[in-house]
Amino acid sequence: MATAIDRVGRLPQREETRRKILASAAQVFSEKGFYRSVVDDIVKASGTSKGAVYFYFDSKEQIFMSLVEEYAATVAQELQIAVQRSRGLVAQVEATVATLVRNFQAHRELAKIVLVDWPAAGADFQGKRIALKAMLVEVLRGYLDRAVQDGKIPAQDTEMAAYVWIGAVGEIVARWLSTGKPNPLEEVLAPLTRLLLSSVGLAASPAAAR
Amino acid sequence: MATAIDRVGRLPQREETRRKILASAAQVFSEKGFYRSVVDDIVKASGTSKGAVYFYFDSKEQIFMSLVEEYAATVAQELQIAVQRSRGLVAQVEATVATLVRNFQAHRELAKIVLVDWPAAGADFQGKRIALKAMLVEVLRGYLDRAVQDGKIPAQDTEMAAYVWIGAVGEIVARWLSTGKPNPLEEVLAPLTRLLLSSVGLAASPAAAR
DNA sequence: GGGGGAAGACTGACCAGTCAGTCTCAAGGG
DNA sequence: CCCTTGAGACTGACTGGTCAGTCTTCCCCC
Repeated sequence: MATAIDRVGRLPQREETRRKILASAAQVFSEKGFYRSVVDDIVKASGTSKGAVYFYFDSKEQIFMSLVEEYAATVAQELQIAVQRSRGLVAQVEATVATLVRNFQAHRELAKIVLVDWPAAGADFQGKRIALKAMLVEVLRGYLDRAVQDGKIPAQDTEMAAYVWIGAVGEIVARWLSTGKPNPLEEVLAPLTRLLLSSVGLAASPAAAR
Repeated sequence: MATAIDRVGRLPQREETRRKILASAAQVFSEKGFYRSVVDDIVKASGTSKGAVYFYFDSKEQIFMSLVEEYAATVAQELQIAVQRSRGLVAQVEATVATLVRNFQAHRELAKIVLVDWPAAGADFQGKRIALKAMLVEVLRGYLDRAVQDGKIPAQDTEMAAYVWIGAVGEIVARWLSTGKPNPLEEVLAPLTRLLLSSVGLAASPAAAR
C-alpha cells in the first residue's frame, strides 16, 4: 500500500518503529516469559511509548502472536528450501536438523519463546502452537513416507515418528537454552542426525551421506 | 510426621482439607495454566476458603510447586521400581515407556501441568524443572551406559540419547493431551518403544523381549 | 473458655489498555 | 515564499479492573 510516498516519507518510519517494538518484545518475553513481562518493559526497552505500542498492536497477546508468526514463517520457508534442495532421506534429515539447530542458535531469544516460554493457556496460544507443530510434522512425514515407499526404511507409523523427532530436537535445543550445554550447540548435529535416522530403521553406514 | 494424633483427631481433618485444595488446584491449573488461574478458582473448586488455602500454603506459587513435587516423587518412585525389576535394555525401556505413558494417562491433569503448562519464566519454576528432568535423564542414562558396557549397543552419547527419549515421550504425550490422539494413548507403547530402542542401535528382533 | 482451623470481606499493588493532546510534515492557498 | 490546515505518528498520565495475600471474626472440639 502507498509505496509512492516512500522517498523520505512515512512508511520507512512506520516500519522502523514497529520493528523496534517487536525486537524489544522478543528480548523481554524471552527473558521473563509472557505473563511476567509487562507492556511497559517493552515500551522502555524499545525506547518508544505505550501509545506507539498500542498504535501498532491491539494487545500484548497480539504482539506475542506476531512475533511467533513472523518467526515461524521464516523458519518454515528455510526448512522447505533446505529439504527441497536435498535428495534422499539421509540428506533431508541432515538438512532439517541442521536448519532447525542453526536457526535456533542464531535466534536464541525467539527459540526460547517458541520452545520454552510459550504460554500454555488460552485457546489462541494453544491453537497456534498445535498448528505450527502440525506444519512441521507434515514436512517430516512427507519425506518419511517417501522413504517408506522407496523401500529405504520399513513401513511404520510415520506421523508418530515425526512427532518423536520434533520432540527430540526440541528437547535438545531446550536443554541448550536453559543449561548452555553443549557448547556450541552444533556439536549435536552429527549424533542427533544419526540417532533420528537409526530410529526409523536406517542403519548409519559411515559414508552414507551426500 | 506426628502420626501420634491420628486416631480420630486433627491430622485426618487437616490432611483432608489440604488434599482437597491440591486436587482442585491440579484441576484448575491444568485447565487454565498457572497465570490465568486465580486463587479464588481453587477456593471455589475445593469448597474451602481463602483462609484455608493460605493456612496450608504460603503462596499460589507454592501450591503449584507442591503439586509438581509430590507428583514427580511418585512418578520417580514408580519408575525406579519398574526399571529395577527389569533385566536387560529391552525390558527396561519397555518398563520405562509403559510406566510413564500409563502414569500420564492416569493423571491427565498433572501430566498437562508438567508437560504443557509448566510456566517457563521465573527462576524457581525453571530450576525445579531442570532438576526433575535431570533426575529422569540419570535413570535412562544409567541403563543405556550399562547396555553400552555390555556391548548390547554401540558406544555413543548416552546423555544426549536420554534427552532425546524424554523429548520424544513428552511430545507424544503432549500431542495426546492437546489433540486426543491416539486414543487410547497406549497404542503408542509398542511402536514408541521400538523407535526408541532402534534409535540407540538395537535392531528390533521380533521376539527379543522377556 | 481456649485454641486450632476455617470463613470471606477487604486492601493495596499492579498493569493492560485508553485518551486527550503534541509534534512533524506535506499540501494547498494566498 | 510563508502561513494555515489537517492527517498521521507518537506521547505519557490516567483509569478501572483484577487478584494475591491479609485480617478480623466465627465456629467447633476439647
